[in-house]
Amino acid sequence: MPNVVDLDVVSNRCRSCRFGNNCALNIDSENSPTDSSSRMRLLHRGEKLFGEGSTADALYRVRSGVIKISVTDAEGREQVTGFCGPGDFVGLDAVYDEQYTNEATALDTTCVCILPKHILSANDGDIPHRLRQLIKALSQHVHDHDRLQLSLAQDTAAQRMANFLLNLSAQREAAGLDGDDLALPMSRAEIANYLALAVETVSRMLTAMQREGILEVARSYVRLLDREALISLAHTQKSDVNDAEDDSMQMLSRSA
Amino acid sequence: MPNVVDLDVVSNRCRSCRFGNNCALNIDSENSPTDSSSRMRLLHRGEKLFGEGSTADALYRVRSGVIKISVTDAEGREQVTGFCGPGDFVGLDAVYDEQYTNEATALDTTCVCILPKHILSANDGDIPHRLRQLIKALSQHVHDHDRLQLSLAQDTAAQRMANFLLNLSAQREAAGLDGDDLALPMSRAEIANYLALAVETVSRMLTAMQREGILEVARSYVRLLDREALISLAHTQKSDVNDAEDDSMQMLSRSA
DNA sequence: CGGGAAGTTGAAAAAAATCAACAAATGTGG
DNA sequence: CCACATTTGTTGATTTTTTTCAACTTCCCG
Repeated sequence: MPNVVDLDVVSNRCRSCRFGNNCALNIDSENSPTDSSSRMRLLHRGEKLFGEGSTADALYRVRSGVIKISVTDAEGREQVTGFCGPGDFVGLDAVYDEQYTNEATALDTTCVCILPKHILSANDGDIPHRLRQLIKALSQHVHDHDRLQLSLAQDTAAQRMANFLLNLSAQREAAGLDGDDLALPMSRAEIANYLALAVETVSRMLTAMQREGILEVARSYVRLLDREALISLAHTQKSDVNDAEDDSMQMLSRSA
Repeated sequence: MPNVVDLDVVSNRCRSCRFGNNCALNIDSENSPTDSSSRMRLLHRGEKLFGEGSTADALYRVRSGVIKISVTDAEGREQVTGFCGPGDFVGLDAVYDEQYTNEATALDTTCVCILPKHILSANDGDIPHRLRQLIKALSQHVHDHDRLQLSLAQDTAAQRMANFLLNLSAQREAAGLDGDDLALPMSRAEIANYLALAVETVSRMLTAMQREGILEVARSYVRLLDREALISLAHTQKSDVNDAEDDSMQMLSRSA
């Protein structure tokens, strides 16, 4: 749960805000609408502040109530990544690509202050290009982390391992290298820690995948032999009842 | 694992960089040192790029090699939060308070480009105060998320639940409310999803804590009766062999 | 009221952790 | 350069936490 930082609401009614009057984003002094409606929004239980993919033209700060933040993956799995209460910012990660990559839903009657993005700088030119890139990268990082949280929370050991390898592979390809040849410069213990698994489990998963002919493991080196199988493994949901031809993949898939 | 975004290195040798010459942070055109040593750093296996708490005056981008990012909690538990390869930024979250809240270690021979913070804006005044606050909030958010990852990866169900309640409590106190009276506006399913547990487990943990006299649960309302016990529960490590007087807390603590 | 969702509780199952022993690799010093 | 020691990784057996399944209760909301 995000902490409260020393920013404050940007409403004309900052004076009445429980967070005090020392709002760094206070725009009382500027030429802005005087009605509070354009500065605040009241949400009722279940109402969405914004949904995945909707255009992000503002940031929000919770004044009262609670907002649930969640992401949904391609398979439709939902992951709650945070509960934002009074003082917390919502939509920070949206700076990334002008679109929200997550969803914000009010859990009870909630009042949020609206911070239109354009007020962050008087005019666009005020933000140095580099800084803009930095914010984008930070925002992207938050987004990536949310996806990781979903994977760690809902994937099986085999899925996590598969995803890990596929990510490494994608990264290598992005760098213009052969995505089927992976170096694993980190120890098994580090992989295990990262994936929230025991060292032994990581070892077993690699062995099992090798047994299945999906990859060739040699200590700190892995060669992908069957990318399709690995991808399919990564998508094999917990609930997928296996009607596999052979039951040789007992270890890799949760079965019935 | 963070993706590659369309920023690029800021070295005088950008021309030789595999990421191409379209570096948004390219400062070749500016008055800057001509030696590449001040723009890059070579790390050997095991060498730290920076450690927790060290002053953050730069960002880095990995050119080659792999950097492990990890955080350590008060109990000394380490959590690997990412492996950064070519193209990934390192130290983004440090903008938060001028200090790195995590540790970056080279996993093999690694070359990083150095982006001194001061080059992000020609002069400090270029960054609007509000924008600065925004970056700080984003950065804080990343930091909080890393801590959450550690808790989810290493804490037991009981610990996660205890931490969850303590965080809610702290948040209420930060808002000037009574920290012992907690409203739980979210459903059990949402709590379970957030904590990466099954609904039934959440229910059982709450029941168990109530049985122990730690709290009083009433559907969407919880009252903390014994904060100390809750804190102690949150810190009871998996490995802590319980020499508890009574073994009434079987469910709450992993025991021997 | 009544019906459906949300929450609780118990029993059984399963994924993954832990324990334990071994094998392979790395690195050190003779 | 080889033996030895230490670390790292693998494999199997067992245990444990947590999940899953199932039944039941309570609470809302129409």
